[in-house]
Amino acid sequence: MTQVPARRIEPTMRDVAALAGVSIKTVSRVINDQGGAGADVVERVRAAAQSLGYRPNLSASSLRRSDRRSATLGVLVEDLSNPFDAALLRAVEERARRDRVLVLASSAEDDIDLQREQLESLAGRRVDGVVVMAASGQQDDLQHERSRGTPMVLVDRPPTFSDTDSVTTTNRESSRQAVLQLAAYGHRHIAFLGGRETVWTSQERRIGYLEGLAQAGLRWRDESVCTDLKGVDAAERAVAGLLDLTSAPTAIFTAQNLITVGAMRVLLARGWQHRVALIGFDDFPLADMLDPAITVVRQDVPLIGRTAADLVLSRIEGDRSPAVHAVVPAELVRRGSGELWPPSS
Amino acid sequence: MTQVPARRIEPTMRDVAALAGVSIKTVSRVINDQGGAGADVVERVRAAAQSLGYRPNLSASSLRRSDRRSATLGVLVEDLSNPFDAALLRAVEERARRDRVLVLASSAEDDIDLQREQLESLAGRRVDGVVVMAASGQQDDLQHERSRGTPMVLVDRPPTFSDTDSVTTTNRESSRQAVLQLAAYGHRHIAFLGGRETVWTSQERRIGYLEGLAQAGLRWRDESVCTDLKGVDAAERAVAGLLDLTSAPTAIFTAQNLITVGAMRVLLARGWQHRVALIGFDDFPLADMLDPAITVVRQDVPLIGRTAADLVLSRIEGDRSPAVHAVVPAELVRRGSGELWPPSS
DNA sequence: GCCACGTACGACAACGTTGTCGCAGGGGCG
DNA sequence: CGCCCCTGCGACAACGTTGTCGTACGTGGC
Repeated sequence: MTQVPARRIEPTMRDVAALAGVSIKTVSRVINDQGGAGADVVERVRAAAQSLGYRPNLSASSLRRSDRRSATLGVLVEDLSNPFDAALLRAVEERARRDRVLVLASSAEDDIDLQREQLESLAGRRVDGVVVMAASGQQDDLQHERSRGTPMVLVDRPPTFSDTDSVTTTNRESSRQAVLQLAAYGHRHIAFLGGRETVWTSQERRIGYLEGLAQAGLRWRDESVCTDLKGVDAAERAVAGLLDLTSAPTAIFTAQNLITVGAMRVLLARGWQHRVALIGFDDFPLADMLDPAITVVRQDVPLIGRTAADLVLSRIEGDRSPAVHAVVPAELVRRGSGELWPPSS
Repeated sequence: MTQVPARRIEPTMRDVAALAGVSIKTVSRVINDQGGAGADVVERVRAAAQSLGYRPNLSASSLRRSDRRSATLGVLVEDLSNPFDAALLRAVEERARRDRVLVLASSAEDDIDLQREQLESLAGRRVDGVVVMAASGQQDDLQHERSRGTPMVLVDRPPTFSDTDSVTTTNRESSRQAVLQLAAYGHRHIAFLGGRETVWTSQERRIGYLEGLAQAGLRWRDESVCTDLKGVDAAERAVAGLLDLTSAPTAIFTAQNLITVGAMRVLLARGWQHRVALIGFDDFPLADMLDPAITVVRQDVPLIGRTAADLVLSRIEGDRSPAVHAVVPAELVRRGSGELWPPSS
């Protein structure tokens, strides 16, 4: 039977000091390994702390300390249950742990009001810095927080204001590369399906697509570019519409993983999965187990997270060098669906 | 150009008080909406706080406050990038937000030493409570923390000590149900593939499998029960071994999603995916897009998370009623792979 | 006109910790 | 033997906030 006390009572330095027969300050010195205490005293204090189960109160410590560190980082993403966001959080956490820093995680659901609220919450807890996946729309709140001196790194989407670090991936270049590969396989009619246009990455990937078309000398067809798709359903409808065209595309580039899934679903339903080539931006679990396995542009999420954490932690350490805009290369993972030739006509 | 100050300087109540020409205590009253301040004074203080960009310091507040709340919850899972863990975190966060509570997230990697360390870190920040997915092995550290009065809820795996809430799913019952369904489809040789036996859920699901066999009047075959599989590779080898048996099983029950994936991979490689029935425990993304779509036992992760958060938050509010062991029902999602008949012999 | 009472505020201490300073004692050096 | 410095420790204040209590003042009843 676990004996659970009615109220949680944490021993303080005062208690440890009393038991060890020394002053509070001496306890502080021992706990923080500051030296200036005799070996016997250190021993006594350690024993007293141990026997009382003393644990330093980090809130009080950070309040009094001159550097004001809370050893806590805020991570503000769109949706913690999204695999990308989760992997990012994990990578930040792992890097932060090295510095004994913990992570306050929250979802802003791509809503700037909620984002502001969460940002306030984090600031109220005096986090040492924040890693933010900016919600689409005005970044005034982020800029405001930043202008107060809060170390901040934007991930996935860059800041629209200056003096702030960011970590993004090669959205445009990799999209172009995907399109060029489709063109190299002989496709002359390549469709584009993109997500919400308010999101920076959607725009970048669309531009990359257009650049790829241009570079391959292919003409741009209005009816083959579907933007601002929200959710799997919209993607499915769009793909169905494309395939029903009298001159249907022979290849599809999807700019987001949910859209890729929607496209694949429609192709499977029609039995055209080996007839229409498909490359998607962003990897997803089991993409390699479908038939055909899906060729994707894969972001290096762990590296993105680690880089972001590195940046914010070094800013916290006082690094005042100019803002860094790190770009982590994405990789084209060829699995089959992007290596289909167009039907011989 | 964003003007970023060299050092972060947050205004305090003292500053607000000076600007508004009132005492610090009055500022405190206004900020906390405690009343006892004249309308004009409230107005002046609000204006002063606004113009200075004042934000209350929650650390200082929680230090001084009588209830000692930090409005922060710890969530300690195995791996934040695992979809199950991420969904759980998300659900807890969403529920916590209602109470203006933030979530400190950390991964213990199923390592009790790391778990202890993270638990210490959380305790040092004086979180109001913790939601823990217990690492396998001795739960001494958890029990110790619990015995100090920290509100705690275990998720996914129950406590081995008393007086502590938990939220789990119907591991045994749902496993049995899966096996019974396979039997109902005429399968008389059903194999089992399970994960690490140190993990409670693995054991429960194995027991459920055995119960199902017994209930269906099927005999247990030693060579068809593979336990303690670590990772996808091990699962693949085990499945390959099973299928090579002279009397190979006609149906497989996999007790964990990675194992399900491994099994499916082998079946696909051999082209037997329509010949051997498969039911997996735990849903995974795209399970419905494979051919055949995978029948799974799906846990209601959001509900598990919400329930856990509800419990820990009510304990924090002072609920001292006996420990609750909530069991959230899992659901058999029939998609095809579990509804295959054995080859007519 | 007196007292009782309620309201609006401020002074002060305290939460648990750390930075500053000061003091006692010992040892080295001239 | 006197001086200084170094080491080991403690007293005290302060971080930003809130709980307690006191005080001034206005209001109402007799």
